[in-house]
Amino acid sequence: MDDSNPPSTPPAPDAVRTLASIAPVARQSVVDAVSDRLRGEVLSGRLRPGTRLPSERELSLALGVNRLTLRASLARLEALGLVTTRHGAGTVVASWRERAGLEMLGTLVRGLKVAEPAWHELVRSSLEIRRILAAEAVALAAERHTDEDLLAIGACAQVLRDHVDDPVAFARADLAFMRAVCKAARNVGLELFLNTFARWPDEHPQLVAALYDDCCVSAELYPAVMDLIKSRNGAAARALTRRTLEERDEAWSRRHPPPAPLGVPDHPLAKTPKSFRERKAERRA
Amino acid sequence: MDDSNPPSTPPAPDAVRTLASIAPVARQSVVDAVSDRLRGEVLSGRLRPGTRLPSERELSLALGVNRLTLRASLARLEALGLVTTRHGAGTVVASWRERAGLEMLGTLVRGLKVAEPAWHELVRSSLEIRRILAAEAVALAAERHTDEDLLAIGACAQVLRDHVDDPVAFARADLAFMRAVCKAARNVGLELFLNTFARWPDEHPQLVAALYDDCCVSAELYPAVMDLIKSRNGAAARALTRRTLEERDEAWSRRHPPPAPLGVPDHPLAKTPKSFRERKAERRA
DNA sequence: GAGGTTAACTGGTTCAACCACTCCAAGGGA
DNA sequence: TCCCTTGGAGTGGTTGAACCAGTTAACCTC
Repeated sequence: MDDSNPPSTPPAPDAVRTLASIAPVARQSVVDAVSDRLRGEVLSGRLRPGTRLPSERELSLALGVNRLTLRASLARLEALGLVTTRHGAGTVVASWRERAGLEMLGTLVRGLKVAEPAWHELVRSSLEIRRILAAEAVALAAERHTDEDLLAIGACAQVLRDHVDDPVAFARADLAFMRAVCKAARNVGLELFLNTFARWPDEHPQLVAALYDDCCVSAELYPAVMDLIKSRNGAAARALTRRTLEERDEAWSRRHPPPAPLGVPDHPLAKTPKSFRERKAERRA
Repeated sequence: MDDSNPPSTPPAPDAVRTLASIAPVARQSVVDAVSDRLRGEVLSGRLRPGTRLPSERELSLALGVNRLTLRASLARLEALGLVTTRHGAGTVVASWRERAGLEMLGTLVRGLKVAEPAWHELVRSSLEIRRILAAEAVALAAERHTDEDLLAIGACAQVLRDHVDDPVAFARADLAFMRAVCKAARNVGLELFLNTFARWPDEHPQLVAALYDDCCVSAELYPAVMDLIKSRNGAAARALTRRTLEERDEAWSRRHPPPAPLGVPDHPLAKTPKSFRERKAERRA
């Protein structure tokens, strides 16, 4: 997994505004490094579900970090549903397909190389999920929105036009638009559902840039969506939104054609970043 | 928030199978206790978004735990999207509506009292989300399933008939059925989506018992769902599944009528039918 | 062999100390 | 006066060692 980690740090201070697109250097805490490493081992399949990890004392020694630091990493992995820990018994690798949440989808995509077959498979899944969320949110919003909701949605649509040149910025605006729609849908679950994607521009900018590469075209869809909401016809809004987005996603697939279909036995997630503190670990040994 | 925490410990050893529904006593680690406490403060609104928490040193002193223990709790809350921490700057309460994931839905429901207006609101959201997931999974499964998928789905449907007397056990079987459908749908995102609900029987048994109180009736729906999948007509499967589940959920709402809408603070004759396993739930508490 | 005991694991918690980062106000320069 | 540098105080991050608590399995007794 190539972890060219996104900043996730606060925006740059205003002093350096002169240089247009300067980004803060990616810093990674020890806990981040260890949990990224272990996460990669699990998601790549090198650590199979059911495998018992070495004891915390052993593993921390092998990784060259303090046991408490390792514990923090393992706690993070457990929160993601990648391992399960039992007092006195040990830590075992869980089956992420059966335990992890939707937020793992972005992480999975990032772990793959662009244009690999598995990458297309996962991106297709992501597009389908996004489509489902959008269609349902628009349908429920059509049935339940108030005039205030329409104003909020309209304001978000206005912002969208200012970002047709930058896919990541457009993605943020699109997500803000969707948030307004979800609020109009009067369903907390939909908002929480959306939150999973709302983190993507920060955490997976490359993926978002690929997904929103047609922003100048799809920007024209939003007025139509607003009309659907105004119509107060939930079923029609659902059907039309679905069909429109299906067309958009098919166009995306045509722009990003999958590589040679089969033959290559190759399996996902080739490489680990590895070697953060390995020198330190070796020094001890 | 009343945290009558579910066990979440491994299933009871087979030695005690004689006593039918014995459950392991609920044990809670210090980290669990602290994070549950803080989570309640955030979700209840007593700690508002933007509020800066006291420093770790102060807070750990106030709570009577070690700073490292508190740190583990805060890390858990950060993974849930309830707080954000910045090195050197402090920890502030985040807006869970804009940060938390779908897994927070169950926690939110559990934090409310049954039959409260807000409780009905959240359960309605949960039912809608479940409906969306089911309709899409069935539709995609209809388009993409193989013969092996049908066998697996049929096996799960068989198991469902054995649990029409216990809502929680029925819920587990229903989720296993849905997992088989999601696998047939060839969409990893749907599986991850489902995982959010798959944890509910363990983490929120009371909520699950309420949602699946009609299991003996809805058990009859599964053969129809299988026929829809076999039809290989995705659009029709989606529409029919949606309509069927809408009817089921409306029946649920009739069985669990919301309390007096407004004006009347509370009046005695409201009374909900309910009370299946409440004795069991009370015994645990 | 069945049952209970014990010892060697495992993870959970605490302590004290130090490192790294952020913030802001006091100070010095223009 | 204004700007900017520069501390220092306070924040979270990491470490080491020690001990508590739960699990497991080998072992011993009967």
